[in-house]
Amino acid sequence: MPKIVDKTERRQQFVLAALRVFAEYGYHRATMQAVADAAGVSKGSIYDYFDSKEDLLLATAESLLIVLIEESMSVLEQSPRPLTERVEICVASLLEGIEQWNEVCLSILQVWAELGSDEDSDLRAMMSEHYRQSADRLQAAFDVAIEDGEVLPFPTRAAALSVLAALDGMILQSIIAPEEYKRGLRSGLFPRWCGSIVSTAIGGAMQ
Amino acid sequence: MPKIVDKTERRQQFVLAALRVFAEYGYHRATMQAVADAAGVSKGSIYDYFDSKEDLLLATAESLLIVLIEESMSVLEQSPRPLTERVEICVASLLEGIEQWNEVCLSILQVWAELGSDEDSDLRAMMSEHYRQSADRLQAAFDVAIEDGEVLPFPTRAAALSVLAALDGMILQSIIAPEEYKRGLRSGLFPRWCGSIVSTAIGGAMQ
Amino acid sequence: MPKIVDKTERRQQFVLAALRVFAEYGYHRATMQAVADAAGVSKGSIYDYFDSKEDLLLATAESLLIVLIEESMSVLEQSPRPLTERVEICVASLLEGIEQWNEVCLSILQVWAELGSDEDSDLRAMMSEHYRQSADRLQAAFDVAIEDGEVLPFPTRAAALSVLAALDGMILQSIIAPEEYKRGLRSGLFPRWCGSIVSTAIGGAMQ
Amino acid sequence: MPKIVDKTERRQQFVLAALRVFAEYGYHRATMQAVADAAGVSKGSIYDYFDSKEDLLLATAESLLIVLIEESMSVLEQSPRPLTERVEICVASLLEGIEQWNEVCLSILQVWAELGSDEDSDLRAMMSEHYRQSADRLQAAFDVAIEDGEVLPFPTRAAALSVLAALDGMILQSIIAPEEYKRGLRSGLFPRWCGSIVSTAIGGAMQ
DNA sequence: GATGAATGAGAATTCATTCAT
DNA sequence: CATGAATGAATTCTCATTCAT
Repeated sequence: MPKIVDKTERRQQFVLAALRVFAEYGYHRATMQAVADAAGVSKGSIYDYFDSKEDLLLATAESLLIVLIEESMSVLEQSPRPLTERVEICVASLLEGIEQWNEVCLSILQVWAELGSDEDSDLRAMMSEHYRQSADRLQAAFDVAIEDGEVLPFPTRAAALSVLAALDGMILQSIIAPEEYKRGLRSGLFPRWCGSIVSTAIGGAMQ
Repeated sequence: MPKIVDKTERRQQFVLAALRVFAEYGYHRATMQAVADAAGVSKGSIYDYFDSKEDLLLATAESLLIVLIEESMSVLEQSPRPLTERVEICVASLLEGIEQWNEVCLSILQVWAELGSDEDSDLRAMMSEHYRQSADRLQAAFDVAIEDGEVLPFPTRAAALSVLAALDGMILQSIIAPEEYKRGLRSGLFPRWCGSIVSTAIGGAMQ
Repeated sequence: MPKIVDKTERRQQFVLAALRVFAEYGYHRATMQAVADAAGVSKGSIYDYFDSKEDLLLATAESLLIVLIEESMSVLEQSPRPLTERVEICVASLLEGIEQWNEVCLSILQVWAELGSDEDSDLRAMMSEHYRQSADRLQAAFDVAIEDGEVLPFPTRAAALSVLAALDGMILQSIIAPEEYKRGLRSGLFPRWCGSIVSTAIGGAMQ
Repeated sequence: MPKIVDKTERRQQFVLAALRVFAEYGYHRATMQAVADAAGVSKGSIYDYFDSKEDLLLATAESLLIVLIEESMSVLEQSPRPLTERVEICVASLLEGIEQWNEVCLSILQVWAELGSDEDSDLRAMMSEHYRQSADRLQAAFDVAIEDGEVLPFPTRAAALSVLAALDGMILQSIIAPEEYKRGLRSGLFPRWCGSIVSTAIGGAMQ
């Protein structure tokens, strides 16, 4: 009997390798050989676990999102603080993630770029689903706070999407202008501003 | 007298073609042939005006930034309204630009993706310079308002970078989640929130 | 006592599987995996019984010829009818075989194609030997009839080879133009014509 | 302006090269590189004239059939001799073609092999059409002779298909058993036998 | 200046074969 | 004995770039 291999675990190994390689070279310049080298196996083996380079990107992208989003979102949902503070902490947590997972950010940019020129793909479907989920979770946190009477009503979806856009914008800035990004980071303004979305949105809703 | 062709004008033709093609297929999948077709000339001719595909991307990227940023920034600088309002108008102007120049947004994403995996290139230098300039102009508007006594002092660079990040985030959202983007857009929350950066930053600065 | 497996029998299982797979996909497009699947075993096991894919083809080819030729030839040799009639019956028997063993015909075509581009191989040796034997047996039937005074002398080798060619031609036609093949089949002309080789050959010999 | 190239002529050059290479190595073992080498150009150039390896095979196959069949058929149609003799001459002409165009025969076998495992392809459509045409022309020669009162009526389609099968069988024999083939050839029996299809078929029709 | 035929360096992918378990 | 994970050579096809006309 041959070596028993946990297919899922093995896939994860490749995803990790792909993450590094896609981050370093970009998706298109990255070769399957480079991924194989990074994973310490031969080219052919990748195809035992993924149908194609694109499939590998898909799997990688999914991992990426989880790494990057899960932590921040669970902070938002589980913290006992007031809403605004929780948003601030959530954002701060993502900023930490950016610091820590630079490769993930680089890779996620590659995935975004793929989405731009690909109308109907598994990749787009998956990314859309994740985007929707993130928006849902953020919105849910807002909705709950409203229901609990913690804050006045406001357009929660729009607020969620605004924050999401700003967060992705920070990921982007960390890549395309890392020096500026770090400068801005130190001021601590960004999380506070994200927290302020609540009062801004309420203010608008009351007019 | 030979046909006088304005080199610069001719380049612009190619840049326009490249813009469309890069937006449709993505930079890497776009072929020089496709760009030539879109420009209505032969492949070889492109090389009379650009050194390489990358050089074409560089030129395209530069055009992109100008189209997308110039309008909004000049609105910010030239409007006689109060600062917060001007920021709102500026942001609103960019959102209109996103609507109008979808191809530009798609192409700019391709440029961003290239930056991710390219440490030292002309592209990066150019993009950095433009990013810095945009931040400078935004910051200058803030600084002037402070100097004029219109608003209390606040960390203007950080504020500028926050808004810039949020703006790029919106460009991104318009591509990776266009449906959600449109939903959020209608609420009008986003420009207002961007305007609120001023008071948020001031609030933080006074503590 | 370990499980006793008849190596020969086991080989035959693989040959049967290979027959089906080669017929469906063609020799080159057929993968060892597909053969293994068809045989209900693992890829590796095939190599316990065959040295290589080519070796498997060799074994398959040999089986093929036996299936297809043996029946017809023994009809020719064992029937008590007059020579011409026996040839007709022999041919008719092969036509039935074609009907029945479509996969065999498809596979044999694959073997023929291999022979075309392979000067010195076991495959060619084996096929030559079988071709020679078939010609020998057909010729022997003719020679015996001449010796017995049943028919006048004629060039028996040439006659045998003509009939053999025509038979292979029918196998071919059944594959490359199955509709036409069936049309021609119904007329019953073909076996009769093959039978007529005897009188044609005698007629030529008497001039 | 670049070199003006006659696309059709250039294609023919590649077809000729492919013919040689397919004949020598077999379709599947032949590499595009080898074809390019044989044509004295680079790999990439082939793709300026053919979509794929399969497309090249298609073009090659079509050329093949024309070379091999056209001559024999026009002999059949244009000779002023009696029908049986004309059939004999036609067959003899093809046998000469086999001698002369050995590479064509080898390649045609490769095409036949492809047909075996490919239900619906351009290749099959093209081959079917050619097969039908050949049968039509042979049959037409028979029909005309009947109409002219030269011979009594007989099932002309079946006769045409029988002869066609036998001819292809000879092509096959020339490849898979070349020594035997040459032996049989010398006797001159084969063309005569093919000519005898007419009387055999008439004999059957009168019963 | 413009053209597009030709080039050839790659890259993704496949699959026969091996061999550790 | 059987298995199937791993290998890596081989192959098709692409496309940026060049250059003769």
